[in-house]
Amino acid sequence: MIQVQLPDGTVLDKDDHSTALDIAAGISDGLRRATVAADIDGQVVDATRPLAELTDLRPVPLKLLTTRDAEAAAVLRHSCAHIMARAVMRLYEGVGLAFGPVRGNTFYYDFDLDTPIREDDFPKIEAEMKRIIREAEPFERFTMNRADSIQLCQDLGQELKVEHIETGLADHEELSFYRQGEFVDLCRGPHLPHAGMVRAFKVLSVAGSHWKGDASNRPLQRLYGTAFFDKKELRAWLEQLEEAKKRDHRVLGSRLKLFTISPEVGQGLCLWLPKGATIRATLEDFIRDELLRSGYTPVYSPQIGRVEMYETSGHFPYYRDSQFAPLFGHSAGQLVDYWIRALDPDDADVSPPTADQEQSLLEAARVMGFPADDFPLNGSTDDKRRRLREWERQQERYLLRPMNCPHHVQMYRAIPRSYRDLPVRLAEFGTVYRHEQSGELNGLLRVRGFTQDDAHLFCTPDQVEEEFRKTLQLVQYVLDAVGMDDYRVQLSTRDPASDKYVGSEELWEQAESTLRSVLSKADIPFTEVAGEAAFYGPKADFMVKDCLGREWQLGTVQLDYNLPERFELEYIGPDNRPHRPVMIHRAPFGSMERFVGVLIEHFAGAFPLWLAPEQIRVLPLSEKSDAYAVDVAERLQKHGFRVTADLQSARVQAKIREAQLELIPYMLIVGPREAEQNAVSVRCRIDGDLGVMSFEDALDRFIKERDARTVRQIVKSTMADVGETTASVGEY
RNA sequence: GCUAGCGUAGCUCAAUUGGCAGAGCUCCGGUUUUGUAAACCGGAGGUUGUGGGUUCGAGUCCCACCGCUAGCUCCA
Repeated sequence: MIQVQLPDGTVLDKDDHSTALDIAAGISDGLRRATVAADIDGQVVDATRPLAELTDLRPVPLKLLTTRDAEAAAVLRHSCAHIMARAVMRLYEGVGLAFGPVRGNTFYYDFDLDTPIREDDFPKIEAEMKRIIREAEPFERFTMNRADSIQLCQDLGQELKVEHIETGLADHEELSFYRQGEFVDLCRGPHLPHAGMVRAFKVLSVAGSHWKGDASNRPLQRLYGTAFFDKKELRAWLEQLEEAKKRDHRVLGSRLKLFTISPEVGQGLCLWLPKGATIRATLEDFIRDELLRSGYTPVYSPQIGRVEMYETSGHFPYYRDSQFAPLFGHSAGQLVDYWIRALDPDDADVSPPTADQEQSLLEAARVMGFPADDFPLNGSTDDKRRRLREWERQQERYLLRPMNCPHHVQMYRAIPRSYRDLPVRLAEFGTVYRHEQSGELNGLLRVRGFTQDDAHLFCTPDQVEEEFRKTLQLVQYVLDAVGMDDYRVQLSTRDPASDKYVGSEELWEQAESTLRSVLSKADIPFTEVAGEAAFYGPKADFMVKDCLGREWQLGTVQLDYNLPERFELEYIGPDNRPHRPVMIHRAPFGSMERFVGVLIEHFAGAFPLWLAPEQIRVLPLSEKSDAYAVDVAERLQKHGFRVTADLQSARVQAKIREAQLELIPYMLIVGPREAEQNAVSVRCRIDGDLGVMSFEDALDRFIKERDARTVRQIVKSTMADVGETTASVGEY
């Protein structure tokens, strides 16, 4: 006999081989049918496995997971991924299985398959899945030792699974498989009792991916899908997705005339239209005030800087491909630069030129004015590179700046610094340019030219903690000012295995532990992610989600012991000796582009009064009241409001509708009655008609609301709660 | 950059197997003089992303390029 304890405290005596499903059946038949999996001491497991083999705890702490539990939905989706894979294997020849995990409300399965799967193929895949679901076969778990597992996967022709057992699962003695009819898959589980429990599903999209997420590995096809226990839930989720898309900043940005991106200007280069620019300027004014209060000093620096400086900082060598190519004062520069890269045996992106190609390169360079006469075309690669480098070094080479820090570093260096001057806080809305991959560009959220609300703090090691704490508070303060409370703090540290970071182990450890301790002391919950650090130092990133649930980094605070080292920065200490300062990089908004993009979605375009590009619109009832409307608008404008008067020859209903669709916070309807008493009829975008009040009362109300920066959201983002299920189901 | 999809008026979309490029909104002109989410009439607006090809004939089929979207990879 085995004792089982249910969440309500009831303890049951059961047969040794009893399963969760048996227990459910013992309570009621309805519960048996609804039972999807079991939770034993926090572990989600198959409902069909004997409880005795799942835990040593007695009595067994059992929680039945039914179709109502979030963890159960994850199990459902994972099983549905298996069903989809089974359908694909029935429809296509030679399908290699990779991974098929659950991601939020969706799941995917990666296939190694030569025939491209197209959207047109979804109906036939779904039809096959339906057939499998109708068959309602059970998911049967079995385990094998390593050798047998490898043999089985080989027999099944699943090479990727063999590779995974040999590499990723090297420390597993025993491996589990799930069988569903003819379909057998290496899988950790858990799964549904049987396929018939899938009541609603949909194949969503197909995309490319790579084996184990490495772009140098073989390309795979990733099929996305979703599943629910109930058709209504599926429909509701799809509708929610459609709703969420309506707050897309790209759609609202063009409907509300906030910004545009023209291919003729260039991909990823945004054009701020007057209304978007107003929002941005308001935010800039807001943060500028805060910075002055916090002891920052504004500075300005140019958009380009010499390549040599970026070589010192490390940007140029480390991030060459994501920068725009250097600008040369000399026409031959670009060509010579390419040639040098092509001769570099370590540069995998450019293959070495053939003799013919080199001849052509030399001819072209000569035409452009390169001194080619005594060029050692038949000499060694080293000779050629030396010669080209020598020439290149004499040229003026500039980089469109990818970051502001080197410029600010030069400002720090321009003046001898004493410990008494520190911390030095240099702030600039610095525009930077990065050559992001074309597939990465996304509206305002990922662009090639953007402006950071950047600042660099230079302080003594003693001041680091205090300064770091204050910058974190600043980020929280600005997010709070716009009511953005839906963020996550990520401590981005280096990946010790990677070579893309500069500086010594000790400096990194020092920086990372400082960060960790400040975050903990400030009581800010954070998740630590290795490998996400900047190349010069770790950072605390403030992450938010867009309307589709994708996460973006906004504010960031970065700790840097490396650039001061590389640029040999100094200050004179109390001991009259030179010391090395520590740098803090920080940007509370991150970039104006991304911040405004996220903000548009956050407010669904309905900006609070202090941010709205057009704050108030005066709507005369007819032309008879035009003069009074203009008068009201002018008086509001004198108090600093962004206000217009709608003098169209239209009915007031039409004017209201238009203002409402343009998400203007306040409408003032004025007719002869109002004109007579110097009054306005106030209509609020959110609350509707507020009735007639005197001009002064209305003005007072607007001033209070604006100056308090009151934030009211019409609708809360719905995508924020879509898709966070963390149950441990999925691939090994 | 990779995989898949998409590109018709400023916007949202239509155009049968390849057979005369169309509608609503916006915009412009006029009528209307209006009380809290759409008054009425008329007009303009296009080398169907660009370039090539197949065809008697291409928005529709093929190729290349440009751009957009989702995902992947990347992200200082």
